[in-house]
Amino acid sequence: MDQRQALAAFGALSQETRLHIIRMLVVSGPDGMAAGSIAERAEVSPSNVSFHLKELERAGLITQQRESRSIIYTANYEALGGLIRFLMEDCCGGNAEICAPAAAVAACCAPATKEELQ
Amino acid sequence: MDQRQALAAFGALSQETRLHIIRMLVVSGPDGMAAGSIAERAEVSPSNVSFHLKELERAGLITQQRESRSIIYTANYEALGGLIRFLMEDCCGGNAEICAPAAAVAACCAPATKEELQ
DNA sequence: TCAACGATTCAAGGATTATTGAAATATGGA
DNA sequence: TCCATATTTCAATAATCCTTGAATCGTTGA
Repeated sequence: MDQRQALAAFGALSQETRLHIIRMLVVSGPDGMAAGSIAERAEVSPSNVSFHLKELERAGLITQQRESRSIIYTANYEALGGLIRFLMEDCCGGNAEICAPAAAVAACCAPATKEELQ
Repeated sequence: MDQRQALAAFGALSQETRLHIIRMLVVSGPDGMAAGSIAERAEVSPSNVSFHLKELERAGLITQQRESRSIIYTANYEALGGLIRFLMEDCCGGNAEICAPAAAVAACCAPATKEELQ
């Protein structure tokens, strides 16, 4: 994730509807969600959700794939992880004071990485 | 850090000049930098830097404090850490797949938090 | 008090982004 | 083929954001 991508990602996440969409897609995992379901649960019009989905895709945070009549959108976990990493490393310079709370979260949710601490 | 603050912070970081300013302020630490120095190093006009500094302050990412004729801006480490935490917890749901790369960074830059893993 | 310095505020403009509803596209089934 | 479904695209409008330069404000030292 370079600065260009990070700027786009921050812009994409700075809008309420889009942040809501990302959260839903993260929760729904690899199965993703159809555009219509997203629109329904986010309570926005089809054309409006399409606009925001395009924006999220342009930022690399989600991907799409047609499944019969529906278009399924899926969160790009790699990009989201990359953004967190960008924020910690490139933006905050790996500063311990800033990263500490993140490390605490990481300890809780990603036990697999404990090995990397040896 | 609640969603309202996170949205503002994402918006603040989605602009090249502002991202540049944050990086400089993180590096300069508690000493911070005067508005004039920031403008000079970011190569933008005084009024323009003032506009962006106000935006960053509104988002809670920096604080200001007058020092004689200068106004010194300082990065708010707590807010930056809070944003990373928001991204990991609230937005990404603590999903291990997403948080893994962050945990790897945390392992390198914040050894003090190792204790929290016991 | 006055001039100079460091910075902000303001108004105007240009540029980008968001919302809306109508029209167009693609797919699947009768 | 024709219709219904799922979604996108388009054009128009509204809203927000960025940039610029001139004017203003607060501080310091002569």
